[in-house]
Amino acid sequence: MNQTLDILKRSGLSVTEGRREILNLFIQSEGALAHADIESNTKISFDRVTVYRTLQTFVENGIIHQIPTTDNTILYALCKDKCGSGHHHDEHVHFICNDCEKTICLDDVIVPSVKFPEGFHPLQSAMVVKGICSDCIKN
Amino acid sequence: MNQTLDILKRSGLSVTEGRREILNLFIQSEGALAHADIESNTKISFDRVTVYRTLQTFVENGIIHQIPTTDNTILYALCKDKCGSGHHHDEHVHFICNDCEKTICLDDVIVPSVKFPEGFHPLQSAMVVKGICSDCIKN
DNA sequence: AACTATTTGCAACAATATTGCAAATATACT
DNA sequence: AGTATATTTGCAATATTGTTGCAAATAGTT
Ligand SMILES: [Mn+2]
Ligand SMILES: [Mn+2]
Ligand SMILES: [Zn+2]
Ligand SMILES: [Zn+2]
Repeated sequence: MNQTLDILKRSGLSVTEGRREILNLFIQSEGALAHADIESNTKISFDRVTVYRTLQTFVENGIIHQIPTTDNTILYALCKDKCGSGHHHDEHVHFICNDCEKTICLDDVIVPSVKFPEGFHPLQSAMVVKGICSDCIKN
Repeated sequence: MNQTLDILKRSGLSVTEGRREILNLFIQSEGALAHADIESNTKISFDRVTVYRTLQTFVENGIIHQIPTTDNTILYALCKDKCGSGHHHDEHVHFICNDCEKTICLDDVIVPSVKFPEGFHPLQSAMVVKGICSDCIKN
């Protein structure tokens, strides 16, 4: 049984063409994807609404996670850890390359914990770093 | 000379009613502001377009900085350090309260540096933490 | 194969963002 | 203070992005 099917079944989601293709896109893709990337990169064209709903479903089921940006988009990337419904625990650093514009999950770079002032109770942390990625530094 | 005027002049920006009022809003406001907050909280109502352009100008001149989010909004907050044109250096942690929904600049909590894999050259880091803020923890 | 629960596409709508251009305003200069 | 010049603003038109209800289509179940 292939990976795509595997992931969908494990989450108890019914297997549809849209979910299969979108999930595949994430599996094959190196970097994170925005809604717009998905719309333009799927062979079969799905309705925009389906893409929105599929992404939402995947996030809710711990299949993909969101990456915050400062440009009115949300990026999504495959969860590699064993995230479940509502339980995301991929607190890794995300790297945005200024050159190739790719956003990469640095799965092995854990977001460090910091000391907060009295009274602040942190629950989830996100860290996004901009710079030059390892591919682009060569050129 | 008041603070608002001071900031605008120091950046070499011409002083207009829109810029004065929007900058004032930032100075008075506790937390970060989204575009929508600005539209609804300014007494005199400016065109949406003016708000967009004003925010952009302020960011470019190091008057305000952006805070990434995962909900298709960009938050903006006053720069407290001496940022200039294109040179932002407010690498502090941002705290989003799940309760009161405010986003607070923790100016004294510096984003820690992390060790990146070979070839990755970080330039700017952002860290956003969700949780319960010091005001809300009391209730 | 038939039944049921879920998902999809469509349509309509709402919200958000971008651009060109002429009118209004701010600053610089005399 | 008055005029010239540079900058900013509002408007209109357009584009992009996101949401909702509902009927048709499809997937899982028996
Ligand atoms: Mn990631
Ligand atoms: Mn800040
Ligand atoms: Zn790169
Ligand atoms: Zn709070």
